[in-house]
Amino acid sequence: MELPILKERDRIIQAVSDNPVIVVVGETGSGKTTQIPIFLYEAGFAESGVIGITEPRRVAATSTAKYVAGVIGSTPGDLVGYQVRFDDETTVGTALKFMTDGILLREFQIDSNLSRYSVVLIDEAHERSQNVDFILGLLKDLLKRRRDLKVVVASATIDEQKFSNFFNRAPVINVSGRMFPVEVVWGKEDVDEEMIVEVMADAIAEIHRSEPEGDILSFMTGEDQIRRVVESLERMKLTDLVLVPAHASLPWEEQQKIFASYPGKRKVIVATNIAETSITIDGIVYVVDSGFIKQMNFHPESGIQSLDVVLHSKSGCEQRRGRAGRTQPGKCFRLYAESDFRERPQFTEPEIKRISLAGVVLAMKDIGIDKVEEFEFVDPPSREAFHEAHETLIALGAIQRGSHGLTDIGKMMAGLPLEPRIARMIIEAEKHGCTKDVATIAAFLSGRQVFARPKGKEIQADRAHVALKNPASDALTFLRVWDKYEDSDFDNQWCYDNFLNARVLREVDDIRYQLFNILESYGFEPTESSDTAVIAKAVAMGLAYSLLEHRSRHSYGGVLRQIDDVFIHPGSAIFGLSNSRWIVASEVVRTTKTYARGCTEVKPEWLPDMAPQHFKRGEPVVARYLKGAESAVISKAVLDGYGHELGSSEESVPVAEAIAIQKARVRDAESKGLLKLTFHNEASGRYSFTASFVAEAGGKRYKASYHAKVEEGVPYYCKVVDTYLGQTTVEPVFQVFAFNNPAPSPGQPLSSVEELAQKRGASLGRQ
DNA sequence: AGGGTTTTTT
Repeated sequence: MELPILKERDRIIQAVSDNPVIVVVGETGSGKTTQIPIFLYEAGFAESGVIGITEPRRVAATSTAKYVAGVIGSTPGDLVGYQVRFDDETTVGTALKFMTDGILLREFQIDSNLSRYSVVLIDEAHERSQNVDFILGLLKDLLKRRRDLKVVVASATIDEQKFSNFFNRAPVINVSGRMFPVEVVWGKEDVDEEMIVEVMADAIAEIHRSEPEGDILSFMTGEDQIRRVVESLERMKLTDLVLVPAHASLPWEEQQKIFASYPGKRKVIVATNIAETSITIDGIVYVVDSGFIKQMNFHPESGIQSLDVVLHSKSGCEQRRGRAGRTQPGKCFRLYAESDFRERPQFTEPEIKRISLAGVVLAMKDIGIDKVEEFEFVDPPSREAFHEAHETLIALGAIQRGSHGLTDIGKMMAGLPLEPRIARMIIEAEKHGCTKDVATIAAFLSGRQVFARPKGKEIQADRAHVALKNPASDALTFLRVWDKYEDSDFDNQWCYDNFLNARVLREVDDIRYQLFNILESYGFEPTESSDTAVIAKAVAMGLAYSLLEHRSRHSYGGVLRQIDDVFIHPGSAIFGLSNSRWIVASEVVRTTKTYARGCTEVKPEWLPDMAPQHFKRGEPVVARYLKGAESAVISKAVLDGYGHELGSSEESVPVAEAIAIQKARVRDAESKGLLKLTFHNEASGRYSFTASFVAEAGGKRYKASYHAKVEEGVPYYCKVVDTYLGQTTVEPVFQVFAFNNPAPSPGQPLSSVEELAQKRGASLGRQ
């Protein structure tokens, strides 16, 4: 059977020649992904530049590139190339470039005119990923500057009119697919979330008993529901049935079972939405749709995310239905009533409206778009979302309040393929000599879940994990896991024995090296620190906006944002172990409760740097000095908004500096009329085991307060707390140190990250 | 106190 799209060849070429933008609509199987690039190449569109094709997933980009290379008679990397993260198979001669949409976004950051390209094709635009929506907005803006650029938006038959209208009523070309009919069977009544597991299991059993052969694909919301459906079906002891769960956190071997064929048996795949878009399973004849989906949402007012079970949209349910009928006519059993379906929203809310915009706004500003609220999106995010993005970027120091452009820190952050908060940690790490450590942590934080807890082996897994966990920090835990992984010589068996996901660790390795390379281009030295507190502080600086303070029992609340009743996630290394008053979290996600994940304890002395509007450092005071030493220890109190002391930080300074600090304090004490007193110990009459410290000055006698700690023969500045029956009680305020070794060398200024930022800014000069 | 849909990035 000839691909239906071949009949449309001339129309498509003509439309692209005549219009800046066209929308091509066709179901999977229409061949649009592979054929349109070939048409455009054959029609000569590669003569004036590269034809770029974006895909939402790496496998799609690489496999279509390989297929098209074969058709054209090229090898991948030559005329037809592809680029995905960690894998660039393109050359100067590449005319057709397949890539993930993330790569095209990065190219916008390097050259906002996309000058190399003559045509850009955005595939799977209907998925409405964050990247696609951002790219479509950028392309609309770019078309004002580049009249010669051609844009093709390829989508399933979902919201083609929306795309067409967005690009000034661009022509829409429909390409029929090669779908077989899929009959819909409606449920009798609506089923709630509680009952859906039993209803699903019963429906699958019934199909198995009464329908002709053919595999079944069932859509549920998550791992737990999938497990319960599988268990329920196992209890029914049906014959000739193979049950295969399908979700992302499954180990690789388990995932392979999804694609295996089981001759003589009926395969039943119970899946999350992974089977709706990411993986395609051949030979599905029956789809059973619960009608529910788990969806991540973002709440800009609080900065928390929520993972919600919601009714799936009409277009999403249609997508599920389409998973049957790819090889023969199929049936789709919907476990909800037709009347319920009609009331559902037409489309799933695009991702750009359900995430923090901080990363998108950072990228926009890096590209040179200052008035971000005026940027044209297909579906514009809310004002609150833009406000949250701004506040987050201000808190991170990427932009300054009241100004449009990026700071030097912001420019460096934009160059790192990380979320803004995670990128900020690395900039902080540069100041404290731990870039390698924090880049490693960043790689873990930006990857998937490393700690595996296979079902039935939870206890063994937890036991293995305990040995790796740092009770104060998930970030430091990651560092420990990395060290041990290196010690094992990157051994898969070691990962398996310790219940760690080896694929994730290999990806962490790749991300690490990518980050190291970028940092090298910034002129950052690769540094490591043995001081875990320094590393943890860099992490905390990036996450400062999500600072949480202990409120009651196990719950925490936001300091800088309105968040209440946050609990440490049971999977966190600090769960059940921390009694820290402050913590930071890499994520706050509401599921059954609001959970903080990726937690690190915060020391009070970090607070003034993390949230200067809420916490201050007191004046420095001399805390300790050893006679003859070249340096002294000074301490600064950490104060909250009411001036209450929350803790203190200490640092070592040259004696000359300590002398200056003490002199200033003495001047202040004298101006306030404090008394300078030297005490001696006097055993008190009847109770010889208690001691009291007394001092005489100006013919008067003073007694140190009962709890005061004083040393004999050392002068203290004191304040009067009580006078009773002629006896004056005083409270020592500070000790006066006798410095006998004025040091000659003044303090050395610390290396400044701003200097390095300027260096990078200079070498970044945009063309 | 007790547990997360999915994808992607110079």
